[in-house]
Amino acid sequence: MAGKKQFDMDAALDAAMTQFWREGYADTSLDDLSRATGLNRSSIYSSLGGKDTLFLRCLERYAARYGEKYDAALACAAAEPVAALRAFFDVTLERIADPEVPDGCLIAQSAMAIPVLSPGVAEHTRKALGLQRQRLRTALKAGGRLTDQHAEAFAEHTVAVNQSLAVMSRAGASPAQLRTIVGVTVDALSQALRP
Amino acid sequence: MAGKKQFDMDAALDAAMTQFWREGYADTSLDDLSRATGLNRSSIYSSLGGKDTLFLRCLERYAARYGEKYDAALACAAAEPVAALRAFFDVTLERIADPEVPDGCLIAQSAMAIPVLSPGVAEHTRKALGLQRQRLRTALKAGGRLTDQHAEAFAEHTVAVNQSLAVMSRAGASPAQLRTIVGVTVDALSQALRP
DNA sequence: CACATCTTGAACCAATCAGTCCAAGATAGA
DNA sequence: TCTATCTTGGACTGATTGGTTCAAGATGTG
Repeated sequence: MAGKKQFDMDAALDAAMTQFWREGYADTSLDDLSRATGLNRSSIYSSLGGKDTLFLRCLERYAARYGEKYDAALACAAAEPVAALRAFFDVTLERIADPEVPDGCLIAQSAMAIPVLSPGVAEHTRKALGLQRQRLRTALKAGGRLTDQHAEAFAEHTVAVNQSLAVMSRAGASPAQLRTIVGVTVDALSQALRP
Repeated sequence: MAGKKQFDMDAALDAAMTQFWREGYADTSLDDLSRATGLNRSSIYSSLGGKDTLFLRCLERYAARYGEKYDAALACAAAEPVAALRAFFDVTLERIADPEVPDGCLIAQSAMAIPVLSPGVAEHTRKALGLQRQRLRTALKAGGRLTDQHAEAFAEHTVAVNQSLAVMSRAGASPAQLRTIVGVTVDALSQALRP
């Protein structure tokens, strides 16, 4: 089984990403990755890089895939800020509800592990959260119906609440409980937009 | 150096708790614990139990220590619900600001690791979050100024936001940013209490 | 058919993991 | 002072960690 590319790189990266996502960096061994991707240890090393490099790639993959969805959800923010915020949270809630994919969140998992992660991975994690904040900031300012200060505050708060869903889902919170959590934030924005 | 108790058990437990808190279960080795507590491996095993048992003890210690503070903060909830909620968050914010102690939160760290934790530890983590929820639920219902439904929702939301502070502090959020996050929640409660 | 190219599985490495054991030595009571 | 008791530190185990190397073999091209 050789001569040319033997495996589906995308599928392998997805499998590795899912493994890291479910068990975190520290609890994922090269054997786990080998089992998950179906690739040999040496194949992982030669075509995906070491554990650290592979993790970084998975982080990028994760941020790109869901970042796109978050952007799409916020597209209508200028016209319908409350609906946009709801859609934003729905991206996360649907991901958590998806049985094909672990609950929690790869970014949140990485953030919690920052003190023991390599500087490069730590920096990348911080940057991903910063991007999320920026996304929300520009979206909430777009309509011009919130003061800059309010928009900033809601952006900061929303990033945090979004991360909290990862923690709570890991602890077994039901979809209804998660919806309650974001509901308070959505209602608060709704209130803030009243004349 | 033997014959009777040779070391300060409380100090050792504190040191172990701090180590788990900073680096998590997976990234903490017995050598780390030995170094942190100043105790030998065999002493840890014989007087603190194995790694799993010790972690459980640290979890209980953590929950007890800060649970007390959360209770105290919520004591005035019936009379001053908004002040109580602010005080509740202040417990967490002060803990994070305390340089003597790691940022993040041992419960949040454990929750994120639930899929790879022993069933006993996982259950204990879930129970700790449930207790926190119960604390907030009864406190918010105490004044009778919120509907039961509102109180439940705010309790759920507050537990989550409180956990989010652990994630965000790990990612390098400033005290000001953390205060912004909880500010939105406090304001929302304030709004909900208006006639 | 034959060659060059690439992947693969397995073996190997030093380091580290959690856990166990025991002789050495310090203490307390007699 | 003598002895029973208990803690201690170090040595040790077998398993696993991330990382590396390499011969065997499958493939596409000539």
